[in-house]
Amino acid sequence: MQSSAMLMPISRTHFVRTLKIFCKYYSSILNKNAISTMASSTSLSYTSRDLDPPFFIGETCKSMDQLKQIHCRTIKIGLTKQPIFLNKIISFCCINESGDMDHALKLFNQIPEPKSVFHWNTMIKGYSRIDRPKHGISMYLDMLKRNVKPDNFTFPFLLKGFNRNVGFSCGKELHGHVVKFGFASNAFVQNALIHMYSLCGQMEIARAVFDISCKMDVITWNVILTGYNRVKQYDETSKLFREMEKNGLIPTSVTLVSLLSACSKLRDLEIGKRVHKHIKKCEIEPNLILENALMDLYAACGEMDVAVGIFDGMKTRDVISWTTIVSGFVNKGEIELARNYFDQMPERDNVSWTAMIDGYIRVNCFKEALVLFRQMQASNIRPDEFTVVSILTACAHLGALQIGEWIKAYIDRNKVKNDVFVGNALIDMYFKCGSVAKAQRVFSEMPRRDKFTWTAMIVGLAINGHGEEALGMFSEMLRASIKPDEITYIGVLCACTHAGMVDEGRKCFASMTTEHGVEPNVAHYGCIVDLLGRAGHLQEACDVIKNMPMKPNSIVWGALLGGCRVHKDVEIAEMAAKQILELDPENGAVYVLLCNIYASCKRWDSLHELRESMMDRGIKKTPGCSLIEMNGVVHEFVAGDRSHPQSKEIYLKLDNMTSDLKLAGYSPDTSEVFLDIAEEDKESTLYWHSEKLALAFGMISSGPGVTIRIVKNLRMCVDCHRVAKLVSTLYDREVIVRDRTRFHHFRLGLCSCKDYW
DNA sequence: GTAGGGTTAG
Repeated sequence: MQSSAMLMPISRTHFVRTLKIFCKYYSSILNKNAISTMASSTSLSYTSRDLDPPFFIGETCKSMDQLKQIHCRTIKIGLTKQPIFLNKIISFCCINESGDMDHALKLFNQIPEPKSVFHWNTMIKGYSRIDRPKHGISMYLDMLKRNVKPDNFTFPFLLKGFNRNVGFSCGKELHGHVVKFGFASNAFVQNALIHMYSLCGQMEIARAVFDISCKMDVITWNVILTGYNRVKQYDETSKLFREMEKNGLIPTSVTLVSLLSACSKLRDLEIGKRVHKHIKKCEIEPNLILENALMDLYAACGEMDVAVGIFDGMKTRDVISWTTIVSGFVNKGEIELARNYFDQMPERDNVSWTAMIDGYIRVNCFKEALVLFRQMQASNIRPDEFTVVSILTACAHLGALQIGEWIKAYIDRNKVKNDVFVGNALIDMYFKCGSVAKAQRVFSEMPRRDKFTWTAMIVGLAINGHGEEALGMFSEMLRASIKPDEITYIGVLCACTHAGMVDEGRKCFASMTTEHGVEPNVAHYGCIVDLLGRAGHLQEACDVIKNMPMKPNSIVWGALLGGCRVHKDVEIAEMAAKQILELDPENGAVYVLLCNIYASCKRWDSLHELRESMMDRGIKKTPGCSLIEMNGVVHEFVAGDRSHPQSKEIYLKLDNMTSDLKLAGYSPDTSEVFLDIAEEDKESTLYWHSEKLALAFGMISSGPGVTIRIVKNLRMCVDCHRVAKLVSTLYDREVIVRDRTRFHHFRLGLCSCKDYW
């Protein structure tokens, strides 16, 4: 035991009162002299503050330090010989929040055999408290070995510490012991069993235990309701609640919280409002958790006025109350209001930070999301699996591979729960940063895969130019008995499109209904029109549109227009553009595409007319914009941009590069420039394209041989594509450009898209 | 002498 001088002081009153309690209960074993000796022999410093009326060590002691001081004194006067005193100390170590289980075990081992089941139970409870279920189990086995029989307390203590890792097999075996020792009809034990099974995700077995229980206990119902909430079967929660009412049980506030939580997830405002009325009518004391749950219901259903009303009326608020309001506004896309509340929060935890980061992602403000993430780290709040999924999503959109890699390392280093969501987000991030091999590696290491995992692989491989492998993945997915859904088929059709596999695409489109019962929706028709159009089967694409069972939307017509651009078909293009503008008159991209087509077909009159009508209507081209990440910072360029601090060097580099390329035989491709200007000016327009600026910046900011990765918001133009190919061979640099629809991996003068995009 | 089961936010 440490010397008392090293320990935190306890008050004299505190110490004496603790001893007096013992005196009161065990006066026969203590003499008054011993007490006064103990009291006066203490050399500790005292404080004069009042303490709560103490009853036992467990309630008077505030910490292990205080406990050790008392223990130290009692050793001096020989009190520890009394088993009752030892029990108290062990109980404290096991039950108290600051209790020390190593210390408890040392004292436990000092108790002479045979130890009572009470002692064993206390130790088991302690191990559950500190989340060491395995220690609890070995305690229990040890107890059986010494022929001590468990009682009705043993199993609830033991089971409480169980989690998914200790597993379901162990829980099932223990269930056998429960039956064998005759506690199967004990309500406490039943509740603990239901809880354990639902923690392991075994709701069917949990339900079986529930069904044979006497169902007289509200808590049994509460356990099963939370179980269904945990596995996200919210409709079952709602159903069981109605059954509970039928059985005449009075819900507690815990029941109502569970029900409200389910209503919130189901967006069931009607039942939710009934609960709210019930709370008011029955004058149920609105505790903090219940108010938070009510607020969440209204926030989830978009009724922010009501949610804020509850928030304003709350006597006390915790971090959850604030976060609920923040995420309520996030859900409505009201990012500024969300941020306003976020900034006012008295404290923020990882959930609040993640909610706000997620808010920026939902409104496509990915850079803002990363900025907030840096602030979160600066505040020493640890990211968890939700946070990393959000940040990886932002990285995927921005093509920020370095930050993404950093997150991957963080996950491995800090043992962030690497669940299927995290795996899927990593796969998506790697693919959208053009890192095919790394995405495949994450996939191969995933212990569990869901249909999102497979879909991410199919789409990822497809956009990176590995169409055949993408279809291979699809077959593998079917072999693994994962049922494809409509999203999977979008991926499959997209794979066929990028690889130009027209026959495969037609077959897949036909088999989705016949073999997997997935009815094609308008998006699938968009894919098949894209597939046919790009491959030059424009008439067939038109026929598909004519015969589709629903009204084609602007995306379907847009796909046809895209095909017309590749194959320079002015007639069909004009028809498609007309259809789009009827559906979506403000669609600037359509004008631009049609301009491109007129320019490349040299239809100058039509081009001129279209340009005029664009100006009249005030329609502007979406400015091209390229992102490049350098040392964890994302740089953004728009065409003709001179705002970058290294702008001078960038343009100088671009000059040099262009000279080099011209020597190597490059001539600018101005065919798609539709501005009514002189030929030299067309060249300089091309020359300012944002991806060229980003490319030049990449060249001057990274060492030789380093891969340059660029993300572009629009489709790459023919000229930039040509330049990137030449750069990749002339300077021996791999260049990866992600455009609006796919990747271009430039290596040794060739592109992975095989010039098909 | 003594210890047991349930709840909210991303």
